[in-house]
Amino acid sequence: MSDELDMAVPSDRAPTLDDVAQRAGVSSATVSRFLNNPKIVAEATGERIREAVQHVGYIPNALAGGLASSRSRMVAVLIPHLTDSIFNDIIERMTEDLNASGTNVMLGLTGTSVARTDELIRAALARRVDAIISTGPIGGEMFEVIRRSRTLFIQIWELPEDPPGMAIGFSHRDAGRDLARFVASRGYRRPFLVTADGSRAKLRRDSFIAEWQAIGGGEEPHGTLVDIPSRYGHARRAFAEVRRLDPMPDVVLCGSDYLAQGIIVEAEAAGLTVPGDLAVMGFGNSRIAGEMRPTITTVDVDGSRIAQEVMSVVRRHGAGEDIPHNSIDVGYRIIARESA
Amino acid sequence: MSDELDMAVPSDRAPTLDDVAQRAGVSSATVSRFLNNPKIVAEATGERIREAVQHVGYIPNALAGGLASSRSRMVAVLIPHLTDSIFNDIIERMTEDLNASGTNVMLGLTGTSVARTDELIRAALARRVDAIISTGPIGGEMFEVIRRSRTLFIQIWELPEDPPGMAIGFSHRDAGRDLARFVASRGYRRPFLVTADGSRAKLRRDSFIAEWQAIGGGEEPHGTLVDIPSRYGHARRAFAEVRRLDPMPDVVLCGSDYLAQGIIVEAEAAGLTVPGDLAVMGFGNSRIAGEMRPTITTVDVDGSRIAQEVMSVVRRHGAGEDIPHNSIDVGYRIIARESA
DNA sequence: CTGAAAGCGCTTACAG
DNA sequence: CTGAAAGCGCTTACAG
Repeated sequence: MSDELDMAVPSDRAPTLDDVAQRAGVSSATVSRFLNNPKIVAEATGERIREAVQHVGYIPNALAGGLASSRSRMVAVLIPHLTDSIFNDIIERMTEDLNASGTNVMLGLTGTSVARTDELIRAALARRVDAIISTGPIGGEMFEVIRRSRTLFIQIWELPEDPPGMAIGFSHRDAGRDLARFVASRGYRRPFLVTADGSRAKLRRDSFIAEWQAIGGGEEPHGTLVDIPSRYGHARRAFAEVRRLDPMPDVVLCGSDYLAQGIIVEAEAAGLTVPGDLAVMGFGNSRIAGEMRPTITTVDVDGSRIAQEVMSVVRRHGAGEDIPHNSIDVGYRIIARESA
Repeated sequence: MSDELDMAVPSDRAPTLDDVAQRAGVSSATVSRFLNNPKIVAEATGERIREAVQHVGYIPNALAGGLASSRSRMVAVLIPHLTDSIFNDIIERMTEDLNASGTNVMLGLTGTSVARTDELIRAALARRVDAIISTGPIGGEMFEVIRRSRTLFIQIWELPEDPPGMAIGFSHRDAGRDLARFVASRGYRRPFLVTADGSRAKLRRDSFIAEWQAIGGGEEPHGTLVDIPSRYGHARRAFAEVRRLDPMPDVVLCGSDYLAQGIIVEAEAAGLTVPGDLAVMGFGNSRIAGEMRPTITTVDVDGSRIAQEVMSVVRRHGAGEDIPHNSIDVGYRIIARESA
């Protein structure tokens, strides 16, 4: 008899819920219920199902499950790059959280291209993800697309004027302004800005310059633009520009701690001391900022707070709660360390 | 009339293929064909469909599509960590390639846990991914699970004895051996090994030690174990151990270039010169290895070759080709730079 | 080149 | 606590 049941599961196709049900002697509906919520099934029945799952080597088809339930248990995460990314800590935290609760992550690499970002958003929507977590600017026509899909859309790291969904981040305009004040208060007179390519970094730069001039910092600061991902290759070029200036800048403000690290290494290799001959500031308070020698003066953004708020919103949305389209300002603070 | 058609698309649910078909005046089968392969549909028909898609704001349901076609157009990528990962370049390359060909990436973070890896593999199989690209060891019972699923399974970065699928990597045993020979040939006598937690790194370490003793390098090398992700925090502790030894080691071999970078920064902060007072070697030839000051002597592994081979296998498998369960050895080579 | 229809493998009211 | 059945939104032989 048991042998006959075995024969009911041909080996040339993946076992289905029905195969499990047949072996367990219940309906596929009951198996489905047990798999999704064991408590609502009688204990003895559950035991038989468990055995059957094991026996036939059942692996649920999440495509079918998602289609039927219209919950994909998948969240899209869109970031520019993987290497030396200021977002790695946040993404890592969220991914682990998500995985722990049975949700998988679709990773999208946008670069700095709005077109690629839009394409990835469309791909995510096609997969009917439960949420999209995005770090970059999106095309104007996407606002309507996102809105109509009713998909939870969360922008992190910045606070756009009129976001199509949630935004969890901080004001880059304010950060640029405060950076200018900080630099001035430390007595530096000739700042040099190494700005990573990207709308936010440029926002900070412009705001820095405006404030610098407003508080009488003097002439317009020098600066340069570098691609992301950002490290030594760019740092070397940027440092060369710094050196070429006469008088040389006395402080370099970088778009990321990785860039700052690169500038420090370059400066020291050139025989300069940091911050004695040249001060350097980072951005983001990545793990390395506190561990480099010298430790890096930077702007701390509470990544774990962002990750936590994102997860909270995703969870509440998953529980059916209506998420208002508001913003959460997690702020930032300048951390003075050795490098500036 | 046209208004009547508009009414056929209620705004309280996402538009389906049928909505598009209705507006275009064709069957949903034709719309499906057009979307998946425009050439097989008459041009005029295609034009009408294009307009209809636009008009109703259609976004295909990839869950339904995947279920019907049993091709999810999704590939799972499993790595230990995101931060300072030796795999970032490879993953970034593959992700961009995949995205360009309409395939999305499911990202899984395994840490060094086999249990988490196995769980992520099951999740990937549940999503009926077209392939799983994995970087770590897997549980023994997974071999059968993977085999029975007939899913393309590709292990990268190493060459296991009896892989459950494809393997594209190199021999860590050989690398450890060659490292020992290299270090000896450079005249170093007191190596110190900073081994990242993980089976491969340990394989290299053991092989290094065996060879070191075989060629009469002398006593057993000192060493320490660090967690991944690996940088300054660990480097600091490791460097402290190095300093404490008397006589002090003359070369430190690190499990990654990031670790090597950390050791170099620590050593220089302590007033030592690299490689004069202490030589340092990395592993992996990450971008930073050639850009640090001093540049880092390391073991180059051709990541773009690995990415390329993976993509080739994935594509061929997607085209219906039968992939043999063999291995591709991409080799490695030691690159002598300034740090050792 | 196109349509009618079966089928992919689940979930979930509905009923008991 | 459990089952029968409809339905999720596509794809794809089959037929014309």
